[in-house]
This record gives sequence, C-alpha cells and structure tokens, in this order.
Amino acid sequence: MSRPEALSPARLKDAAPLFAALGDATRLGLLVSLCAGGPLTVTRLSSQFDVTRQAITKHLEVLSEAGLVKSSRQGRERIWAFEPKRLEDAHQYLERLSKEWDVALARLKAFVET
Amino acid sequence: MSRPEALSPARLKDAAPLFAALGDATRLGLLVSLCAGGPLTVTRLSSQFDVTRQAITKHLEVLSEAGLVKSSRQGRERIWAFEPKRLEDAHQYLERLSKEWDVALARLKAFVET
DNA sequence: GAAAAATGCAACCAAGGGGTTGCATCAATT
DNA sequence: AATTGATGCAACCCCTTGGTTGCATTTTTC
Repeated sequence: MSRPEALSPARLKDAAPLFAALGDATRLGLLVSLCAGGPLTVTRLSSQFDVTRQAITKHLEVLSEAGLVKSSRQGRERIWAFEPKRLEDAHQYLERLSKEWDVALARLKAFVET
Repeated sequence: MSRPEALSPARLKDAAPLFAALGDATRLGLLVSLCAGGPLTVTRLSSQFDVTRQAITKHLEVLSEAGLVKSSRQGRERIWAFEPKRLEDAHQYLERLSKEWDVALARLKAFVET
C-alpha cells in the first residue's frame, strides 16, 4: 500500500474545518479578491461587499484559522493576503476521495466480470 | 478569454453550499464509507458512527441536497449511494481559484521585472 | 496636539445546525 | 395477523454563526 491512511479519521478532522471555511459565499468572495487583486486591507475589502467591516473581519479570522489567509501589520493598517498552501490540501483531499471511488468501481467491475 | 466568468458571484453562490456540505467530519466520514464500501442503508451507516440514526439521516439529507449522494427505495429500506459528479465540481472550483492565484503571481512577476 | 482614518473589542441578536427523544408508519417474515 | 426491523416525522435543546451597533485604541497627517 502506498497510501496506508489516505482517508483516516484523523484526516477527516483536519479536512472538515478547511471545507467549512470555504462553505460561505462571502468568504469565497474574499478569497477571490485576495487571489486576483493582491493583498488588501479590511476596509478596502469591506467596500466590495454589502456587509459591515466587522463582519468581514470575522470572516477573515475564520479563513485565517483555516490557514487560507494570513495577515501582517503595517503601521496602523493590517494587510490580508491569500495563502495557497492550505488550498492545495483541500484539493488533495478531494482527489483522494475520488481515487477511492475509482478503486471501488474497479473492484466492483472485476467482481461482476468474474 | 476562455473562461470568461470563471469565478463570478453566481458561481460563488453555487460552490458555497457544496463546500459547506463537505465541512463536517461526520459527513466526510459518510462519504468515505459510501465511496469505499458501496451503497448502504441508514441503519448500517449509523452503526459506524457514535451518533443517532436520525442524526445520520439529517447528514445524508444535507449531502443529498448538495448533490453528493443519492438515495433509492428498495422495499422497506432506503439505499444511499455516493454521487461523484458534484465532487468534480468542487474540484474544478478549487482549480479555478489556484489558477487565478498563479495568474496574479505571474502578473506581479512581470511587473517587478519591468 | 487635534482631527481623521483604520482597527480592535464587546455585547447583543436572530437564525441555523447538530444532536436528541418519542412515537408513528410501513414492509417483511413466520 | 402479529411481531419485528427499517424508516419517517416532529418537537425540542443547546451552541455556533453571521450579522449588527457602539465605543475604545492606535497611527497618521495637517
């Protein structure tokens, strides 16, 4: 076996909060903004959405805890930037799942043809 | 442009509930079970987790509304099966996002080197 | 040094989510 | 037809979440 614990319970508990962070339209919008538009400040980000600055702050904190975004202070303002590593994790997790599915299908096929 | 509205707001509202459905450890566990172990009934699935059958039912309904799972009646029991199509959607969405990121990086690089 | 801009912090609120218990139904089996 | 097994339905509970308002704090900037 090359991937012994590919979808172990431990990995589930790691992946769940990651997907949960992606599971909100506003947060996805924030990620898109930070992806395409480069690092931005909270107030500038807020101007692109129809919710309060404080709401955006909370969303950014959620994204930050999920590792999808990171912030740094610069003087009186705080700059938020996209963090691509964690997105790759989510990507890999989905791939593992669909791989598992393919394996199961192949197994079924082999069984039927026997 | 080959992907005119790659990350339009409309797509955000489509992707968010999908990721939200994936954002729970129990639900991810259910998907893994249905992926690897083939179609199963609610009661059999429940035996693999430490929550009530009704809780599992609710989770399955969430997954069903997200299009990640589908059910069919067979006599007195209801069979739940994994549905791979929608997982591909999630996968593509993540790819679009990281692509956007790559493009932005390339743009930045070009700008710096000018 | 005072006004303005960008955040931070806290309390509060309504709604949704994950979970439970209890009971009703519906189908299979003997 | 009576029992047993698999679901379905509904009410209820507690905690989280997304959102708000109001005010304090920290830097700029004039």
